[in-house]
Amino acid sequence: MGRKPCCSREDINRGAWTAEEDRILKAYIKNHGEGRWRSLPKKAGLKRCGKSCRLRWLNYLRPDIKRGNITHEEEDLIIRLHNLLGNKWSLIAGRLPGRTDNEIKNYWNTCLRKKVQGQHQLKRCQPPTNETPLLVRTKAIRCAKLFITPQQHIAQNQEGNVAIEPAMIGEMATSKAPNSESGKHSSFTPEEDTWWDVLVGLDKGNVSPLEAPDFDFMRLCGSESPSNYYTRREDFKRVFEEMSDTTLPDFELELKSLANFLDCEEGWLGGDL
DNA sequence: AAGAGTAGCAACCGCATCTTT
DNA sequence: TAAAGATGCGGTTGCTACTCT
Repeated sequence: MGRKPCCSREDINRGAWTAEEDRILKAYIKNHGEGRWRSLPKKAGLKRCGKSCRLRWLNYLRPDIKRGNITHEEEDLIIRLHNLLGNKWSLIAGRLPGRTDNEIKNYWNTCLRKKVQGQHQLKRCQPPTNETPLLVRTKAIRCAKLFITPQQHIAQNQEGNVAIEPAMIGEMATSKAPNSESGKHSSFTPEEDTWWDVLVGLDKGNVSPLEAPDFDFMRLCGSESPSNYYTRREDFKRVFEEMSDTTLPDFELELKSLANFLDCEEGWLGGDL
């Protein structure tokens, strides 16, 4: 549905922000918090549109913005995450604390794209045959955990059922719109399985949460159906249960885990970037 | 010294999605 | 349930500083 652009007024400032405008915006947000961007400029006394204020805050004024050059480790991670996620700058930025999606997008467009161009595309291939199912699943768990922030982690209710948000496993849940009766796939068939159905099943508590991380791994491998990888669930459950005994690792550690994980997977998840 | 070309980055814009009424 | 409003995202633009000739 269409709507008028929010910045159509003639009497608003455009272009670079002045130090005074920054000061006013920072002071207002400090007192009133983020949000309500559309009404913020008027209340704060700024001749800017709400979108401009939001962008300025998120990309520049936020106190947790990390200044300085992108480190080699960050660059490496950006490349790998971009290979996994594509131009999902906000998702990539979410894995780089203190960095904004705009900054990463700019960095990619100016520096990294050329670097990566001409090199091999991400290979979507099967795990090597010398991998035991147990090892494959252990890696899958590590990978899936990375995409589940501590805040999003599985929350169990009193009955032991699991509430799971689609965002918990990246964006894979949105790869297919919900168009089926929820929870009908407590067992999977190659013809019927979809990521959405699987997640709906999880949401309804019809599928064990222990299975969830496996699905992200399967997505990364380009699998059309979870069933193809779903033959050794007992092994997988056991490994996941063991790992679940420990608390979620530090966020930075998770990032390094992904990097190490992908480093180990030369030729599998597209290690030759 | 000056003009052209280029790189880097902040900011804008349009659209999609989510939320509210 | 539909419409309107609010927010978020990704592509693009345009300004500035720097380098080259």
